[in-house]
Amino acid sequence: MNAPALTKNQSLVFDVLTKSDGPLSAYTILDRLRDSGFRAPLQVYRALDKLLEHGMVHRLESLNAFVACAHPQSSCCTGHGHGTVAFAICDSCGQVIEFHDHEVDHRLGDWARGRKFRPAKTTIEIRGLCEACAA
Amino acid sequence: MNAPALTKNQSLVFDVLTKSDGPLSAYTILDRLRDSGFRAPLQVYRALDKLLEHGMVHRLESLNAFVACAHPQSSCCTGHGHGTVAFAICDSCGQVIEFHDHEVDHRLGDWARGRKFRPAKTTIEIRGLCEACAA
DNA sequence: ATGCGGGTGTAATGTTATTACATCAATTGC
DNA sequence: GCAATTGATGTAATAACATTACACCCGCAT
Repeated sequence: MNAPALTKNQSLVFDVLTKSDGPLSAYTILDRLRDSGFRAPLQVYRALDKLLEHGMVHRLESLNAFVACAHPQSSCCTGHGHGTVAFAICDSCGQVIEFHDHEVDHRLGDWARGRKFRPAKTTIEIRGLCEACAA
Repeated sequence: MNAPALTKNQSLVFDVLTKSDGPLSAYTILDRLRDSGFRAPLQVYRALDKLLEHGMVHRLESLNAFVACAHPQSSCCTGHGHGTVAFAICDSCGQVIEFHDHEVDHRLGDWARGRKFRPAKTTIEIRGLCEACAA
């Protein structure tokens, strides 16, 4: 899944996320794009759906918010097998660290195989305090 | 954290969740408790907050819904260290399988230590198809 | 009896996400 | 050329999920 051409709305939404230093809610994105002509939530959600499909954006379930993928160039997001990304989210400063752990991925895969469960999408989110905020 | 005495509202909410065969949204719980005198969402959310604190109920972030803990008796939920529970959620039939994997837990703990990130709550949810539905 | 903490009841509001319907643009096949 | 199809868009309305604010009540320790 290589980077596809983005439509105008998709580009606008992706740019806002890329330029943000933290996760944004759909409605925050909407507000930031009012000047670019956005009027309704659906415009944001539609763009986000496509960006999520392409692996360019992640949804943080525990926050109901979205971030640009931190590893955009590589095979990370949708590439050769190691598809699951994990997040550490600082409850104090809002910083999000995206990472991947083969071992965890493999382990959960094993569990699924053992149960004959067919995974479609896996969410891993650690809420807590980052080094700076925990001090 | 042993089972504390529940208040009336907490018991009502817990009973509804226990009797349900799948996750329930807060508003579904509210509807089921109308006859018991519930009138407002807050009554449900307040009870859920306490039940979550006590580890008797889990929140499924990717579903905005709640389930009774599947391992109520044991040390599972809040006991000696292995605090993180994972869920496999069937997108077809809605069934939820709650499980724990020491390896995954340990691995994420290591990652956090390496980054000096202090975890407060970890969410692991696998969305997909259960054996019956995948067939 | 007074003050305090925790639980409760109610209303209003805030936040997140979807449905429904109309339009527009690019592509395909005839 | 021109329908038919497909995918993106615009707009309005509504649904679904969650919180804030305020008042009251009760048990209990001072």
